[in-house]
This record gives sequence, C-alpha cells and structure tokens, in this order.
Amino acid sequence: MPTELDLKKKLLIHDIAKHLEVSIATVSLVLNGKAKEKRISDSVAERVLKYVEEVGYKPNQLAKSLRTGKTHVIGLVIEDIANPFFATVAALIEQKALARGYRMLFCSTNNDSSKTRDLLTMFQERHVDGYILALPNGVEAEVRALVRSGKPLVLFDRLLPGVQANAVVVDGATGMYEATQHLLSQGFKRIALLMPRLDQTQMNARAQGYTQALREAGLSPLVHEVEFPQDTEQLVQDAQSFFEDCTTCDAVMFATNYLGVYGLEALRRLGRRIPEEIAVISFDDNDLFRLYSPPITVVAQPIEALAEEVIGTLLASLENPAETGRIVQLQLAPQLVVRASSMRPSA
Amino acid sequence: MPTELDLKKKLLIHDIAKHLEVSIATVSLVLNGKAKEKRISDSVAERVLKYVEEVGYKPNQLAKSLRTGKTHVIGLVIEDIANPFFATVAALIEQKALARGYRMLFCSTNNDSSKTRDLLTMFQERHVDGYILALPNGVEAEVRALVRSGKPLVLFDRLLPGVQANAVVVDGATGMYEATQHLLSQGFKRIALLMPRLDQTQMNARAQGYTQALREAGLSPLVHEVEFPQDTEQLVQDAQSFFEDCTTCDAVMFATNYLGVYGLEALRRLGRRIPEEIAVISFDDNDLFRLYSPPITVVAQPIEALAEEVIGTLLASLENPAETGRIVQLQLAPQLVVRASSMRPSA
DNA sequence: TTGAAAGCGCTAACAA
DNA sequence: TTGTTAGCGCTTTCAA
Repeated sequence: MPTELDLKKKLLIHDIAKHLEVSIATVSLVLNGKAKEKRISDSVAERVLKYVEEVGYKPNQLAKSLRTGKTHVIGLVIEDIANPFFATVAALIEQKALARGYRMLFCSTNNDSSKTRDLLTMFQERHVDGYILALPNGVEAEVRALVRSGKPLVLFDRLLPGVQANAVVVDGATGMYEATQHLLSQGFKRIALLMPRLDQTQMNARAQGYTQALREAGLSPLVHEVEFPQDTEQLVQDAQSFFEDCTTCDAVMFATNYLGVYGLEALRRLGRRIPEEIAVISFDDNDLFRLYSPPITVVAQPIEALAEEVIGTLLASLENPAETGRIVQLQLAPQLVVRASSMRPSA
Repeated sequence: MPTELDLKKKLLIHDIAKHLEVSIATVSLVLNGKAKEKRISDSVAERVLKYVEEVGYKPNQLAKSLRTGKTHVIGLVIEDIANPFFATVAALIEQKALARGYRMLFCSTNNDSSKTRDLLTMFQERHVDGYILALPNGVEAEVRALVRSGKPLVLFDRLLPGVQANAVVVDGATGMYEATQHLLSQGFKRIALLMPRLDQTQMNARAQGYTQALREAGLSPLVHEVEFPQDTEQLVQDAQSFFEDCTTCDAVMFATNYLGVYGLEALRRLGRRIPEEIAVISFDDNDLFRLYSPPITVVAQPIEALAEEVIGTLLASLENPAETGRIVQLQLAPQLVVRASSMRPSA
C-alpha cells in the first residue's frame, strides 16, 4: 500500500486552489508575496501558505521562468575548474550567490574560443539571468553583443580587448613589478619570466610589470613563453630545457600557479637548489608554495575580495536593472608574500 | 541606423515558419530531426535548416523543456568545489557530459545536510535530468525518494547508508590496508591515523582498512578525529597538538587530502623530520604531495576512471530509461604510490 | 506531406 | 477582494 509520500502526484497550482476553494490567481499571488499588494485577506493568505507547506507544493520553475523571463541562474564561465585559483573563486561565488537565491550553471573554456562561443550560446538559450566570465580571446563580438543586449555581466580575471563591460581584475602589472623589484633588491640580476603563450590581458599585464621593473634597473627581460594548454609532462620538460639553456639565470618568476608547479618540478629534476642556485617567485598562492622547501615567495591574489566584488557587481545590476549602462571596472591589489625562495642566501 | 544584428528581435519558431511559408510543425519537426520520420520533403527540410542557420534562430530551451520535460541539465552535488579532488572530478565530468550534450548545474554541500536538502529540492524544481551526488549523511530519506521517483542518479565517492542506488566509489579500505601494511613492512610500529569526524562511508572504510592491518599485526590503532569542517588555522593547531601529545608515534596516515596538507603544515611547525622522526602517508594525490620534500607516499584515487564511470553510468540510465531499476555499483581500486616519506631511513 | 490546435504550469492583466 | 483568461514558446497529435 503506497503511503501518501509515495504517490505524490506532482501537485499543480490548480490542485491546491481547488482544494482550498480559492482561485488559482489567489494562490499564485500569495506564493509570490503579493498578497498585501493585491489586498488578499490575511486569513486566506495564511490558509494558502499553510496548505502549501503541508503538502509540500513546489511551483514548476520551468513554467515560472518561461512566464517571467527570470531563471535565477547565473552562468559562470571560467578557464578550468581544476585550476585551484578558479576553483576557489567558483566556490566563493557559488556560496555568495546561493545566499542571495541564485544558482550557478558553470562551464570551463580550456581557453578554446570556439568552445567558449558554444558555451555562451547555451547560456543564452537557457536564459541565465546574468554572466560571470573569464574568457579567452576571440569572443569579443559575442560579448559585445551580450553587453548590448543589456544582460547583467561581469568579466573577471581578464578583460577582453575592445569590450566595454563591468569587470573585476587583479593588478598583476603592479604585483609583478613589485615582485621583480624585490628580487633586484635582493641582488638577483638575471631574472627570467616563464609565461604561457596566451594573448590575454592579465598575462600581458604581468609580463609588462616584470619588464618595466627590469628596464628601470637597466636590465633586459628574459621571457620564455610555453605552449598552453598542453600535456603536463610536456610542460615540465619545456621548463626543464629552458632552465638547462639558461645557465646564467639567478632567478625566475612564474606567471601562473600551474607554471609555478611545473617549474618547481623541472627545477627539482635538474637538482637546482632554491634560492642558492636560482631564486623563485610565482604568481598566485597555494598550499604547495606555502609548504614547499623552501617556501615560495608569491604574488598572492585577493581571492576572497575578488569573489565578493564580482558577485556584488553582478547582483547589483541584477537587482537594479535601471543602472544597466553604468559600467563598473575594479582593479584589486595583489599582495607580495615574501618567503625564503627569493631571499639572497647570506653568503 | 541599427543594423540587422542590432535589432535581432528574438526570433520565434513562428517567425521562421511564416517567412518560409510552411507550418510551425514542419519547422519544429525538421529542427528535431524528425523530418524523415514524418516524411517531410528533403527540399523543405533543407530550406528550413538553411534559413534557421542564416538568421541564427535558437529555440527557447525553457519552452522546450516545459513541453518535453527534459532539460539536458545534470545536477552535480559535491562536498566542496575548492577541494582539488572534487574540482578535478567535476572538471572531467563536465567535459564528458558536455560532449554528450549535457550541461552541469553544480552546488557544494560543505557537509551540511540541511543545505544539501535545499540543494536537492532546487534541482528537482529545476527539473534536472539526472543527478551526480557526493552527499553528507542525513539526507537518506530524500535520496531514497529520488531513487523511487525513477530519476537517473549516481552516488559517488561515498554511499548513503540504507540507500540502494547506482554508485561509483573507490575502495579506500583496501587502499588504506595496503598502505598500512607498507608502513609495517618498513618497520614502523606506532602508526596513527588522522581523520575528519564525519560519519561517512568512505571515511569509515579508510579507517577500517587501517585498523584491520594493524590488528592483524597485533598492534593497536591510534585514531585521532578532528572536527570538520572547521577553520583552517584551527585544523592545523589541532593536528599540531595531536603530534605533540603523541610522542611515540613513528608514522601517521592522513585520511583526506586536506588533512594531509594541514598535517604537513603542523609537522613543519613542530620541526619534525619526515621520515626520520615520523613517516607520512596521505590519502589522495596532488601536486603538493608529489613535490614536497620529501615526496609524500599516497593512496592515489583513480580520478579519471572515477569520472568516466560516473558519467557513463548516468548517461546510460539517462539514454536508456528502460533499464531504470537495474542498479550499478562499482568499486574502483586506488593505487599506493610509494615515495620517500614512508621509507624507513637506512640506519 | 503539411497545418491547426491543444496543451506543458505558471503569472498577471483585467473583470467582476 | 477574488476569478477568468490570455499568453510565455515549443512539441506533437490528429485531421486534412
């Protein structure tokens, strides 16, 4: 004998209206908090709420969305959810969005512009209410169209050339500039930079900060670009052969967290001592850098603040459609965390 | 003067039918690949496809879903997207699901059963087509109801007591059993286990494997449970005071990747040398363990295979509703990766 | 081979 | 204060 719970026959608003002998509209209004506004008697409103709770009626969100045009879903597009930086940002954003009644639909681009285009199309088809985007180059036209359409949207981590939109990024140029100066002040002279071959604004900024600091010191930059994305083992070997060639380098900076990891692996395979033979600084902090022997100096991104600003900016334009048109562009300061890997060993 | 692109007035199926002077049904049928079946002339089908492509018509998925009852969205519920294990699994699942035409709606539980209940309700309201779940205890009733409802569903990482459902888990008991035996064979005698205080099947299995190996060797287990989830600094200090108390321990096993990280931090603060003063093994592999000095021995989970089996199982029951009822339960073997941290230093 | 029309479940304008 | 009803955009049966 099935219990009541078992045969839960997917209640409709119609059913509950009939049971309570009120109209569908009344139920809908009460459920959407418009009882007062529409001057529905407190007693009726109360009865509705009570019964709905009792039988566990849940409105079909699909129908609701079709009707209202709102899905309460935010589309999150990032480079790779397996990258700790993006995973942490995603976790924080999810948490904050959930608290405000929004859910996340997420996808990784893997820096593939064609895949990204498909993703953006899918999000549009699904009518997400807003977008949070860390995109590869090559989708400028699509994003521009999105902005024009008036959909709330926030770019983060990186900008898109020629696209005017809300954005929250980290000031990697200053971060790398200061990090480079720190190395110089420690007496290191041949400072190399390892960065991925990606024409993205945040990467260019990081390289620029590094280059500027060196030039001001009258030194010349030594930039090595590695293919990315690419097979892990290949990346390590690439770094390894770079270090083998660059026998005069006394310091190296990694432009991303994953290059830091692969770079350390390469240095370890070569048996290079840090910082005695080569000083190291990586962009982005994580457990590995903090606990490595020696601990690695990093340019730490303000992840918590980044997530907060991103979701704050999006929710603001979501809840205040009037303000669409006013563009918010934020640049957050990273923090240089000096650890043993960049300290000139006292001779 | 707005260009054609600018005033893209949200095309409807109606518009395209009218333009082509065919019926709405014809357009719909062609778009859903039922042209042949419904014997629609090739020429008409071709015209429809061509025009749709030309003007970039995209059906409203909300309306489509409301009508068909299918959303092509998979709900992914995990403990914490910022945990590298879950982040990696999520990345792999997302990639494989996308390739099959499904998108992911994801949420983290943070081991909060009440939050989890809300999450499951939200997913139901949004009519996700299937569920991939790594849940905390306390939601057995909800999941049992979900299974009864016939919705495709796969549990992973951990089972739920008393719930019969598809599942893909890793055999942590054997993994820890073998790891413990390895330590014993290296001559370590006082082996402690640090684990989170979570009554979850995978944790219990790991503890059981450890305990069994010790008992078989006539030794007694030494299990320390730490509060989780909890503030990071607190976790490190908790581990630290455990190590301070346990002066006779000559080896320690960490039941999760995060405990491994915090445990290493604690040992470092105490200045304990690994493996001379204490040998270390952690469950779950990652960059930190591989590159740590000394490299940490781990019980590595077969993440790629796990993701593959999870999505494979789900898609199978998604695409083959007939088979609902046939439960698939898989147990994958982890791999002991021996590194320096667990090797008896040659005296 | 194609067209008309009945919904999917809900919201909200309009009437009463 | 509450009820009726017209859609939101699409799929699919049934009739032509």
